[in-house]
Amino acid sequence: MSIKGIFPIDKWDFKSESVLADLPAADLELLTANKSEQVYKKGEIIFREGGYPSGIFYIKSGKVKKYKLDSDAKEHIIYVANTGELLGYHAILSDGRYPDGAAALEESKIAFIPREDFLETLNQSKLLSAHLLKTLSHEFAVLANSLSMFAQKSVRERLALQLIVLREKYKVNFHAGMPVEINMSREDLASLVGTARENVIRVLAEFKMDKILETKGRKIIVLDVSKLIKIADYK
Amino acid sequence: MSIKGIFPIDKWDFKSESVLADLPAADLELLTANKSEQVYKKGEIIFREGGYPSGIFYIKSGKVKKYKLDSDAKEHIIYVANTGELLGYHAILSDGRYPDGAAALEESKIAFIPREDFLETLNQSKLLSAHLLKTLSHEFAVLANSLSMFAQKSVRERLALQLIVLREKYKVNFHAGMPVEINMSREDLASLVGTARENVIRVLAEFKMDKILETKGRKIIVLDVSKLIKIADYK
DNA sequence: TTAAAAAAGTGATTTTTATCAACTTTATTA
DNA sequence: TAATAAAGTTGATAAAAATCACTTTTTTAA
Repeated sequence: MSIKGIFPIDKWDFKSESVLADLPAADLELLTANKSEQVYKKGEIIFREGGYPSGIFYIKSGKVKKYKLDSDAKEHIIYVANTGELLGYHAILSDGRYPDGAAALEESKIAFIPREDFLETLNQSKLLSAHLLKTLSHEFAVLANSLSMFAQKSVRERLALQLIVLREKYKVNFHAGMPVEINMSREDLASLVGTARENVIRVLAEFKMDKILETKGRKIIVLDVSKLIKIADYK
Repeated sequence: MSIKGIFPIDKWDFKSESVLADLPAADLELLTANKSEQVYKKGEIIFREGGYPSGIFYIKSGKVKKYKLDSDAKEHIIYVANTGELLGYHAILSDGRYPDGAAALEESKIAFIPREDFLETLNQSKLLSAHLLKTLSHEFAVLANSLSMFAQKSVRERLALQLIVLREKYKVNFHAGMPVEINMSREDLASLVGTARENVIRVLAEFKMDKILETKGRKIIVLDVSKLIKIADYK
């Protein structure tokens, strides 16, 4: 049984992959005419919050964290983008600066598409425009969910929820019953959950006691998603 | 001096007014061909989270809270929409259900535009589509800011911030130095700040002591925005 | 391979926030 | 306008989360 039957994963995932999916060949050619490709090492910054956007990015492989820094330079991760997702289009569409920064969570291959090509294709292609409207509206729903989660759920519940979502993102060649290894530092996990590193570690220890997961070095192996779903949904 | 010089109010405001602004007369006619108008009393529900959207709404006058309910039916207000703003387009654009509910915060006159007219106009008008893309991207930035605020700021800081934002929304015939009356129940304020009613009341009492504001019954009169800005921005 | 550095983990303590149980003031309406 | 209801307020207490100081383990790279 897929997780979709027991957990609304769509509510927590941007689905920006669908922006370029089934775009006509002509549109795709126009869009990618001047694309370039680059490999970002773990931790490398792709763009910074507040910077002026020179184009959009497509994750060919790897994972990227989107984050904001507070006045003390403390990081808050607002989203983990996976292979196939698009980055950096908000700033161009709103004609402003990047609302958040992006950095590679692991070695990632990322294509860059210049601003002009993106805007030109958008101008030509009704479908691209429609896809973006759909994706952006869905993103609204995801962020609204995240917002309520922060306003109303405890650290324990938020961690459980993020582990469910991360487990989906860290699946590779998955088939039912297979364990999934989440490879993320406690620091990053804390900044995704919105708490201190120590609290994440303590709740993870609880989850270990309850046989919900185990750890191998930094890696977190989720053994029982259904328990996480119970914790995330109910008090 | 306007608040814009000392506080980035744009970061906290959706600006959906601009969606219909400077739309050609022809587009506007097509859009509003079958519009209807209704007055909602204070507290009346305009649409419910999870419902299927039958159209979009335009606030001709009044204020509307957009909110989500948790599993205990506790409300979390994610945004306060003001006169001139548009409601309910996310659900139609994403081809899904309403991601949040909407209810009148005060008596409000609201126009309804059927789904088909909205989609038809969107299909005809590149400008409408561009405006929506711009507004939705900006909304992303606003929600990302709200998210970080919840993740990183204390109740005191969050309340200060919301009071600054609400003060802008409750301005009527404003000119410099004039006091602004925020007319919102402590319950709603608490659900906007993401805390318990009692905590809001206690922090408001502190702010009163510091001559930052005064209260007249339920009304909150902000006397010193600059102090609120200091509290919201710094630790 | 092994130091050094970085990250993970633990325990004690403080601070913040939530909850509970009153009581008071303000608004509503019979 | 009086009574009733609803909303606001206060204080005490409990619970959750943050912070600090430190040890242990893991990772990195010389």
